[in-house]
Amino acid sequence: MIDWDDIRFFLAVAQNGNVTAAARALNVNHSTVSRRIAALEEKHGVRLFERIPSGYEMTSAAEDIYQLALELEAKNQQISRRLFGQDSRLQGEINLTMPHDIFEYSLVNDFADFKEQQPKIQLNLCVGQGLKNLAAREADIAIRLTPAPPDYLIGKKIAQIQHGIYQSIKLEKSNSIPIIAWQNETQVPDWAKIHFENAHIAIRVDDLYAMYCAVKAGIGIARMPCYLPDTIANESVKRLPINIPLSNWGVWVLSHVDLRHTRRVRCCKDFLTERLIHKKTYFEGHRSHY
Amino acid sequence: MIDWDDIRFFLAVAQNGNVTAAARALNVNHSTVSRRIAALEEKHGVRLFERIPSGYEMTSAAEDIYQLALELEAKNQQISRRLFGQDSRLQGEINLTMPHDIFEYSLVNDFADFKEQQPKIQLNLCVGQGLKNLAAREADIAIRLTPAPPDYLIGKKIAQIQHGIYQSIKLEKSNSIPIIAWQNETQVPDWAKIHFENAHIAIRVDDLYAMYCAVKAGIGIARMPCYLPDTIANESVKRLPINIPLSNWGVWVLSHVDLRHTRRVRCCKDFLTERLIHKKTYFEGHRSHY
DNA sequence: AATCATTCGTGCAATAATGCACGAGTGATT
DNA sequence: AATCACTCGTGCATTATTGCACGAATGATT
Repeated sequence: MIDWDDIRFFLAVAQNGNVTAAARALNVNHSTVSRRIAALEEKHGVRLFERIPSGYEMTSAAEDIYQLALELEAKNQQISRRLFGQDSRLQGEINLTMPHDIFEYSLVNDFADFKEQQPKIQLNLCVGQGLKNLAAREADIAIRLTPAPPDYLIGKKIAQIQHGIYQSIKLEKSNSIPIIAWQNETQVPDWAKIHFENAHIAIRVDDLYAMYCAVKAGIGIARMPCYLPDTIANESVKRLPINIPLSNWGVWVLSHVDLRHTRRVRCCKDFLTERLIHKKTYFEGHRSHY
Repeated sequence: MIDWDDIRFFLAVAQNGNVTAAARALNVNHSTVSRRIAALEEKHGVRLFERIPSGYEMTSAAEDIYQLALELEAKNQQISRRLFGQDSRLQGEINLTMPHDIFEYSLVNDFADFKEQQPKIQLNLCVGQGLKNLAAREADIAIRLTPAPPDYLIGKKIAQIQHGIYQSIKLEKSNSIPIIAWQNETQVPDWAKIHFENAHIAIRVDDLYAMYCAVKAGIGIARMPCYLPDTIANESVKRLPINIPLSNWGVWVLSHVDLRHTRRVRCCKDFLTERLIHKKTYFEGHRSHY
């Protein structure tokens, strides 16, 4: 019988296109990957990858089993979640993910409290770009800004997000208003067109806190969720008295259904939910300085 | 990430009920199984088995993932078959299964020929009781006596099986005819009731060759597929001139769909099919001695 | 009650897998 | 053409896993 774990190596190489990157993803040395793939091919008398100078390329035999390997991975993840779902200890690791600004400007101190309450729970925080896959256990609990989370994630909606248009007192008047936009906004966004006759994009950013900094530096005005500027509450950054309809995005504290009984996850999730509810007014834009 | 191979150990213990038997099934030492289960439990903080004096008993946590583990096993088997399906070498192992009497009294010499033709192909023959699971790769090619094989097995129907009623010349006349029956026949079988007024079960057997031996020894008469007594062609065992309708069972040479392109499997299967077709008249009862 | 056949856990030695460090090959850049 | 950055394979030392042999515990049989 084939070692079931071999398919994990196979998938990593197939998805990363080379042994080195696969090894990094698997957290092992590249030679281990190289040797296990070679052994797998040997054992089955099938060539799975063509060794090209730039890396490994799937053969037709590999293509043939690739889809199945993905299904296998999904099943393994499911089992992993279910097992974790049975863990009733108030100790061990929890992987958390959230937008970094929420951590840095809203929750840091709360985390200090939690650490004191539950010293045996090891929190791993991931605030990197991109959403973590909770089904793959890349994270156990997520704080997400989203209109509606997928079915397999459960949790509480803390608040509906209110946006505002913010500006620094440093910003000088001019006939064309400089806008701070998002990377994916190719032209002047709608909110600017509606409220300003003349507007142009001054800079594009890919991060909310970067946007805030740009506003504060007087580079331009921006539409931001109120919670960030209002929490920081820097006197030079003011919200303009322009009404923006309530967003349909909410702040959610989420985890996978399969983890609903995992005690430490429950504990941490409840804690986060409670603390965020205290900050509800910030998310709803009731703390703005005009 | 959990070692996917751990679930293989989990399943073996769950299905065998104790570490020792699981180890035998996995072809490893019992201490390996014991330690891997312990490590799996440790890693996930979940108790999977209760250690009772007679072995290991699944906890509710184990029950929870058992079904998923089975699905995982099925996926692994599927991948294993697909990989094997890509093997185009005329060397390596082939696992064969068939009723032992077919091997011993019909095909032995043909196997000698095959071995000569393909010395690099290693045949593993399994003639034990019970059907092997071709989906689980317990066997690659099967010769089966069956009315209709399942969809996922493909192959050729060699012949339709003809049965006859056989008797030894040694058997003495009496007013009640002694019948040799199968284990699962609780009362005198239909064929006997139809053709004989007075019949009783003299002995029950669970194997065709055993049935033949019983007939030869004069213990009674029996309904057997013609191929066995006719191939052996012992003068003391005669077929009675009683017509029995053609059975709807056939002789099939089968393998899993996924192995249809595996060269050595194809080669061996074709060989077996050809040789069995030569013996078609035996299966159809045209070689009987009355 | 004593023996026997099971089960399983554990220390120790043999075996297998892994990481590390190096060198070779390829392609892009200077 | 030379350098750099990136691939990968391989020998060797280290580490992890496994098998073996033993003893303890339980339950059945004598």
